[in-house]
Amino acid sequence: MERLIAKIAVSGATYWIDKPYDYIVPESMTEDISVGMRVIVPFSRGNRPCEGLVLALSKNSGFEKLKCISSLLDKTPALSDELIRLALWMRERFFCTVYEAVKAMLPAGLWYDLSSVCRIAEGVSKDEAYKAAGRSKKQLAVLDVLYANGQSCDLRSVELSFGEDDPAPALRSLAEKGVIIYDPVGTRRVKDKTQNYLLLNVSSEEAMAASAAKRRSAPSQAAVLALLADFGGASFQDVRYLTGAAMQSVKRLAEDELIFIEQREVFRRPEYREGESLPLPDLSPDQQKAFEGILQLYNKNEPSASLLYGVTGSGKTLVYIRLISEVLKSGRGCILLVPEISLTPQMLGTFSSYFGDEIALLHSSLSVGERYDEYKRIKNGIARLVIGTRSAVFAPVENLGLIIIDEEQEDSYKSENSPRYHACDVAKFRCAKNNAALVLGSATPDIVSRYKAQMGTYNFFELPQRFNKMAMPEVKIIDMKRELRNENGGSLSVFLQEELRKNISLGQQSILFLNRRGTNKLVNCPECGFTFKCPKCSVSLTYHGANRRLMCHYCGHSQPVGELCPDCGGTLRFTGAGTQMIEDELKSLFPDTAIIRMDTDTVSGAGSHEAVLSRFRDEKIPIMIGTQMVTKGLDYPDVTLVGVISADQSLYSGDYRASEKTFSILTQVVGRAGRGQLTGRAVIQTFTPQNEVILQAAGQDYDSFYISELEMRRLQFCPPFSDLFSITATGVNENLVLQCLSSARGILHRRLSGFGARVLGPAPLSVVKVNNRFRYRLTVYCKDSRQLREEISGLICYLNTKKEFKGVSVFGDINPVS
DNA sequence: AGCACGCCGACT
DNA sequence: GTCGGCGTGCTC
Repeated sequence: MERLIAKIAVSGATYWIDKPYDYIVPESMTEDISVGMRVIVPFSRGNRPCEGLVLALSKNSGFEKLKCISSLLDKTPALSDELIRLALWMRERFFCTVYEAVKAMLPAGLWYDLSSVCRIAEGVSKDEAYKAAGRSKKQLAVLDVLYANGQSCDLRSVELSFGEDDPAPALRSLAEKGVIIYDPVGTRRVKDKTQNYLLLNVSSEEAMAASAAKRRSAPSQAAVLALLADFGGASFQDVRYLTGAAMQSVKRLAEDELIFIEQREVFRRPEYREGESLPLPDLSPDQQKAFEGILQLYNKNEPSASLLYGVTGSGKTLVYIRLISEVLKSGRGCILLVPEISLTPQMLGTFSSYFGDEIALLHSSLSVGERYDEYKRIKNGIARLVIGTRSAVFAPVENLGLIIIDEEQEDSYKSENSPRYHACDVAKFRCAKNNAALVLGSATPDIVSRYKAQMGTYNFFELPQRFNKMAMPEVKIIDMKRELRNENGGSLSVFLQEELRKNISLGQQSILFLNRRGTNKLVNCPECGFTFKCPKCSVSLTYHGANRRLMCHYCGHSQPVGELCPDCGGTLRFTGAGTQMIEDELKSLFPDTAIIRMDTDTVSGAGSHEAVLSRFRDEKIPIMIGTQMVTKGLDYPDVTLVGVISADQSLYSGDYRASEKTFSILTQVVGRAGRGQLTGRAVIQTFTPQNEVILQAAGQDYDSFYISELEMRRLQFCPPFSDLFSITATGVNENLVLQCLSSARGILHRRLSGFGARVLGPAPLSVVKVNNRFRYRLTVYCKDSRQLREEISGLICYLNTKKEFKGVSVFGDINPVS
């Protein structure tokens, strides 16, 4: 009994039943199937079609009754052995299912939409079919739809034709009687793009001769031939562009066997400014030292991790460029990760001028097609340098030699939904498997990374000086409490106003930074205090000018809004975004000065971010005001003044990383001032001028911030002295959610007694209700270990399956952000 | 989580 | 018979 068994990770499996499932490989597939391919399998009692990934092939199974694989989705493996192992590891590490990990690794263009086509079974006549349906109205209706569509129809259309009614029972009983058959099908969202490529079928001389002969009778054909005689081959698109020839002329030439037409795969490339190609940059002594140190580690051909600490403006990028160049030269591939916000065309231009077509870009603002094609260029080995955001860490780079994570302290490297991975952890795994070097770059390293460097887990390299020895900006801290006492109730202190005035008259540029994330407009009633709350979530609705509606960011709820308060009839007040309010203040102070605003209001959609920045630069607009976006990727020499409207860190309260985030962002903002010839100035406004973090950031003093913050972490038993695990429960029934977590707490206390763990909570999430579901979480403070993760995993599975807590779903996370 | 299964009562 | 509703239990 020789049968081939496939071990398969199934998409339909939830976390607590996720394991390799055994399926029989049908005879017809044994030749084609291999590990890493995706398949469709029937899953669960209903045999509903599910995607699966072949993890292994084997001759035996511990199970008796096995189902068969329905069909193969891939012709070649979608994932390499390395990435399959990574997916398995991710399940264990990030409390996700293997298939969730698989999905995160593949570009959306490679995902399949599963559906079923049902058809009348072979050899069943119309009469027999209707006879079998008997008097059941639904079954008859199903048959009507099928025969109306030529005996087969996709399931969705059947459902659609049933309207409110559910055709499932009728379909099931017809299938049971053998009248109809389901075929699962997978359809890809994006197709491979090809174009017609024209090639000469004769020698150039013959083509020229034929061209001359046709000059009178068929000028288009003659032009095409002449063109091809010159170039040998060209795409139809180019040919049409250059000669104006239509497809008809081309087809005629093909019929005459003068040329032949080939389908060639083409890649949809994202557009970015191509820099002219440049020789490799020279390095400063510090940069050279870091470069050589990391290169030496790389050359050992064993896994290594390095922290590259370089103050803002110290030129980490140049070190990256030299490293990448060396790694590519040695025949291996690289991945460069950047935070979501900093992938500007400007930066891409820099890299493309050194590496040109070797670059593949993976970024969320690419179209699905572009992303998919960049992915293919990586997989084919055409592109060996991947530049991208978080998920680019999964790029199928062959013979990976180097992963660089720029601004490694950024939160955007941690995924907020399942799989809740951190790009850094994934990068470490991949480097270990590939004997590759990992480089974490930062001007304000994560405390944990810096600590690892101190303890020798990471190698440490430092770029202590700004490039070209630019001076650090002069920083002035303004006490906003005093401003209030002096009856200045506005957002701008007298000092900052003066500095702005100075800059305007000198013709220099200024940036104002508002440290706030929500930049949304709110609506309230000034008379009765009424505010609009989302009916399903515990948040206020925000006003969107584009559609003149109130919207909820969490659940998508939207409703129209009038001029008057629905409660008391008073006139509603539309409070502008924070940046807009400051813009208004500035306008009244400097009525003749142009101001540009950068926030979610003014930058939406691809390219607009860059458009705002280039307007600021090219038109030399005196003042720019913005949120976090202004802190990244700005390198404009004429900016000499930076103002922080409010540096207070209460914005991140409740998070043990509040200080770290505040320090990092302030340091970056201050570092933006004076990157040209002129010395910069920075003004930091705060209600807590004695705050140590603000003082340290003002002084660009990372080292003392690190020392004091590390001490704080030690006292609070926070990373790096422990790890945090969250167990989050959500459900419509608030009480049940809380009961579930207090039960969880009891279990943790019992099971983790030997671990030295502390358990906090249940505590509500910052937005406690979303989509009518209440959300609470426990936080476990404990050093990470395999056993601990197993305990937590076991608990999550237990809680999700316990009948008592039906309707509550529970998930886990390791070192969550906020 | 889905989703079938089994059991019930109600309807034509 | 057929259909809808609800509680239970399994997923190779």
